[in-house]
Amino acid sequence: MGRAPCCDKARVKRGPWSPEEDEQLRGYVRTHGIGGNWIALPHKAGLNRCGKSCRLRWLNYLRPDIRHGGYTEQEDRVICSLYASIGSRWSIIASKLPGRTDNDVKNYWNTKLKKKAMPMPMRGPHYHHHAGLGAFSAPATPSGPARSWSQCVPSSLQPAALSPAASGSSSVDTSSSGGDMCFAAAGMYQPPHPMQGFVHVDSSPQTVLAPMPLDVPAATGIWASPMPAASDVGGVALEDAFLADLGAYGDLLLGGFGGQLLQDNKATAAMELPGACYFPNMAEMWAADHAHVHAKPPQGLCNTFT
DNA sequence: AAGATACACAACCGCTTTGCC
DNA sequence: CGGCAAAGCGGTTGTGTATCT
Repeated sequence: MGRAPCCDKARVKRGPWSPEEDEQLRGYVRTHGIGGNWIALPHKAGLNRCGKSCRLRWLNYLRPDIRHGGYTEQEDRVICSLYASIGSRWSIIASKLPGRTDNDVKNYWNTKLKKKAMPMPMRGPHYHHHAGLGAFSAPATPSGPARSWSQCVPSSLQPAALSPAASGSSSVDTSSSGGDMCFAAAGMYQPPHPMQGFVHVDSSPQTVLAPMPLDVPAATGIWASPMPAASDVGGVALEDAFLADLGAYGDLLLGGFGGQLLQDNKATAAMELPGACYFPNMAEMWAADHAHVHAKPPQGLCNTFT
């Protein structure tokens, strides 16, 4: 069983990159470009490395526009807010932070921000219905003292997003060791599909799903909106409308967290009803859930993210 | 001063998605 | 339309460094 390796591990060098290798890769990409084939690149560049390794090294470290460290408060908020709304979709989160890579953001979250976010108190009326970051809870790793959703949060607050598919082999399994989190609310949960807009009203097997009274799905506008011109805020170019949307949604989720963003950015934007969805194949996911839940999907669902 | 422990980050692994034939 | 290869992605591990005892 198992997947064939992408390269001959016995022949290619592994481990940390030397400055010489970095320069070799950088030089090759500078003169020839990536060429659309990472597998062939190391051979062409004279590198004794796996193509995958070259790609990762370039994307996460050697690219000229990469920034390392020095995260601003605003970037922290963006990460926290997005993590709260979409979970560990690091590539998406990183795409909202110019110069940051998914790996970098992920590491930053796991090593610093997560701890920083944990003690955040719950505040604001929204938390009664949609707890935010303050609802971070103890690790729920399979190896550790596992804490289920129901252990972390009253059943009345548990989102229905944990569909059979999502709670099974899906990568959005909140009990994964990497997640290390107990998402104690709909907004905190990594939503695999638009069902995040619903909350359990009962934990019985015949669970009834009640639409959230607030326009939580409006957060989809964050992603659905065309990318506006970037503004430079605190040295970090972030899109005005994006921040506005994030601010509005972040406020909902984080009890004012996003509001600070708004203050920072002085940007305003009306919350939009979802004209599209965040995630790929959401229509299918919705359809899958629709079999279990007798509720109509939001209008305008698409099945692509961008 | 030395060993143990914690932390940060680079890199790897393997699954999923995408594009091409 | 199915199969395959490559790219993308998120979780996990490995390693170097800092701090503590």
